[in-house]
Amino acid sequence: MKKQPILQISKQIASPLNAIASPQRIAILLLIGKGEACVCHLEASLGWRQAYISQHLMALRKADILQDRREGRYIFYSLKYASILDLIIASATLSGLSAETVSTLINTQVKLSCECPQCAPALVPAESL
Amino acid sequence: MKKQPILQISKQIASPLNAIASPQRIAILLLIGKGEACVCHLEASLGWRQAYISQHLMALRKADILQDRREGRYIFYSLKYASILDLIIASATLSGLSAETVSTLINTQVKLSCECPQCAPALVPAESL
DNA sequence: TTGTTATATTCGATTTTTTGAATGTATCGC
DNA sequence: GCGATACATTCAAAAAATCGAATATAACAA
Repeated sequence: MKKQPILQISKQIASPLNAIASPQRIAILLLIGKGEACVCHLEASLGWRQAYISQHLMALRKADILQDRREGRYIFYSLKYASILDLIIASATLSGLSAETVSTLINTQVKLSCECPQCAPALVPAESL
Repeated sequence: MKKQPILQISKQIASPLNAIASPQRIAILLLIGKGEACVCHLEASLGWRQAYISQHLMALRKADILQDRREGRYIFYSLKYASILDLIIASATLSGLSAETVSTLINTQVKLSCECPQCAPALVPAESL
């Protein structure tokens, strides 16, 4: 067991935090929550350009925070480890938000197919458009 | 209760993470751990320039992560909330480190006066230098 | 095969963060 | 008061992250 310099270990510890510590990526992670989301769902929910979202997804995938699953033309993203949400909740609490406030922001729908207008327009009543 | 845009809340959630998510600042936080440390102790332990350390301490203070206490010429820093260590441990676990490995890195000395060569040279046997 | 949709990737420009150098301030001892 | 020590702050250059535009790929449908 070799003794590593503290800075090197700290760098390793920091790497998941670095990937998560961005408002945009936290918004994405909250939307995915305990369930799954395809890119078009994120696009519809967040109102950002698709390429922009993909860039953040790529960063989170590289950091081993997200995993993806292809289903036809859609790719569904989900958190690789549930503890990631705990980490976000911990930071939210430090920032002064109540645990309940954060809870309401976290998607809890598990394994439902995407409900965004593009993926499942039938689920949206036509008159609501 | 006004509904805030998700990105704005995410920004707030991200802010403690942003302050912590740096190898240098994680090294500092681990050194402080459950105890206290003065700047010169950090200086001696990390081998960095004093001004550089102060800059990181300032960032952590502004982010409400650290608190300071003056004692004569020395200023002792400590974590403002114990949960900050849990957050670091969570990220360490995500990065593949075992909880034990991280535990050995965290200072657990509570409220001891600083033991760095400058603050308390008498505590260090002369022959060990 | 061709077109369309869903998503990924590359490339630069802009903005932000990091980090070193220099300097400022507070406390102590004399 | 003066000098020394412990720490903080400012500033600017270098490094890195952000984000938009353009382009690429993969799957499906016709």
